[in-house]
Amino acid sequence: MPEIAEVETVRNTLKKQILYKKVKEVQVLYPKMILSDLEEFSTLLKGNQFVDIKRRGKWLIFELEHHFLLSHLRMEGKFFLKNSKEEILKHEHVVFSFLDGTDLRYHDTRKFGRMELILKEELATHPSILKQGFEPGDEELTVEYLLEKFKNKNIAIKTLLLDQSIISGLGNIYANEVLFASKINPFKKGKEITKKEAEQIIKSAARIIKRAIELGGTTIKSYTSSLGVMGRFQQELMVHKQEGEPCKICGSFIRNEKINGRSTYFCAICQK
DNA sequence: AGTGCGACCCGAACGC
DNA sequence: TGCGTTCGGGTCGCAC
Repeated sequence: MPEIAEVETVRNTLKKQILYKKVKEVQVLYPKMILSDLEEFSTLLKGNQFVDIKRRGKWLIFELEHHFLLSHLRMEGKFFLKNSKEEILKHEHVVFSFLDGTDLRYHDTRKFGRMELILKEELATHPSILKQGFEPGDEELTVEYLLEKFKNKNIAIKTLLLDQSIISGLGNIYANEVLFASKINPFKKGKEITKKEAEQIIKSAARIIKRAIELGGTTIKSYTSSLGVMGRFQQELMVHKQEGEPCKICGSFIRNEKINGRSTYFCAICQK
């Protein structure tokens, strides 16, 4: 599942691969993936070029001359650079062919990812972009901000960490890791989170995301960066997918319980 | 307003 | 060459 660190890795990789290449042709093999008008999508991209790639939370923002192409990878979306001659695979749903004989191909086994082409001035008011909260490492992500967001919340802190309008970019992997590092029980309600705990969340999230980006993200079954390189943060996971393994701090078994339908990995001893 | 949950997808894992 | 069922997971939209 690409989260902020994985999306950042994809962004960095693609920036080295596709900037300033002229788009010759666009093929959309699964139309539902494109939220914009399909005809317009292809027409506007043809002859255009990507001049930069930005990111907001888990959203990739490809910059064109007068437009932005928004792309959300959801769970299994990946971009690959290939030779145009290679046969198009079953799960390659959008193909951008460049004049130089290469393709940027969007691959998504579960077809959950979405793309949308918007005018540059529409970015600031785009609902999905607009709702994003501050990111781990942002100066504005303060204790006061978090406590205000957690105030009166009767839902589990784990669920709140997945809320993109509070902290932008965390998914299941890093939400689990941040709570372990912060020694907070994932079932604890938002309104019960103390100042000290909010401080821990801020520090842990910044440190973990920074480290994960350095290591190229985490590779969980479905995810490889566009180069196909394995994210090495996998080796530093403390609780995520570690069910039944001994806690690296206290040795008791890591548990997996559902919170709001999502697998939640934690150490019941370390996370009181 | 806050909260919960089904839908969207389909390969993998599971049950028999 | 086993086959049918369940599961998972980010986000949205809807129900309450």
